[in-house]
Amino acid sequence: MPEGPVILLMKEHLQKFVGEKVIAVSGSEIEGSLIKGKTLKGIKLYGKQTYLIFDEINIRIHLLMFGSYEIDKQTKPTDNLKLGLSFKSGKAFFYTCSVKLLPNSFLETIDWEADVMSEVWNPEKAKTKMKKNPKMMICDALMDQDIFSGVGNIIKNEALFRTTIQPESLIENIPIKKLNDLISEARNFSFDFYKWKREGVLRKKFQVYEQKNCPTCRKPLNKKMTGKSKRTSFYCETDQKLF
DNA sequence: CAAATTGTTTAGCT
DNA sequence: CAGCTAAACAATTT
Repeated sequence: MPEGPVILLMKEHLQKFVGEKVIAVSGSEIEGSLIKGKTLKGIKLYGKQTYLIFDEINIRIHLLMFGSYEIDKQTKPTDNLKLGLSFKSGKAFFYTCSVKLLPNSFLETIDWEADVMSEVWNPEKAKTKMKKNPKMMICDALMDQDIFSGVGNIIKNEALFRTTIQPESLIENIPIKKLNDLISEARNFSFDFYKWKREGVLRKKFQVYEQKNCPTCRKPLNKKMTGKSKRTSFYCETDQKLF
């Protein structure tokens, strides 16, 4: 269940291990000897990616579509375990995910301002990137991890509904005010998602994603594969305008 | 229970 | 070679 907000929650769950030494490493994805005995210096996020920072190197984890994690207790099958880290105060388990060791110099190549949930998120930069792709559909722009890092299909659908924009609208046709609203809502909804996920009420809060009727006009919602990425969009023909 | 899915990379084509 | 698309991969839910 890994859009940006879930990754932020994961980071908080992992925070207690910062400052501790890795006692043991399991999983065959990385060379454990390079990590064993090293101290976890910090955790950085970039969209859906998590970087566990050590001296010189870091472990990048991406949960992809079906990945998950557990803290302290392993209840899931070891078959799916890609990485396990033991610390003094507990353990971290990562399942069905992408795991890669990278040099810390790699972190300097990341555009941190593209992360919608980051404190350095730069909405103006996102706008500039979108304007460079005037023929792009807005549904594809939202899913573009170089523009809206951390946004996934749920956030895409809900942010478009909140701003009453039809997913197949072309960037060049969307009024600038609408575009500004959308950029704001991509971040706002991400934080609502985060709060609701933590409270365990996320699914109840969806207005269009996996829903049958428009909350505004009560008419049936459209469900359609949209854009180049062909990801499912849920939207209301009446209340969302095609620009 | 078949089908769908909160995602990304890569092979292979034009 | 750039640009695009289809395929591959995965586990859980409906």
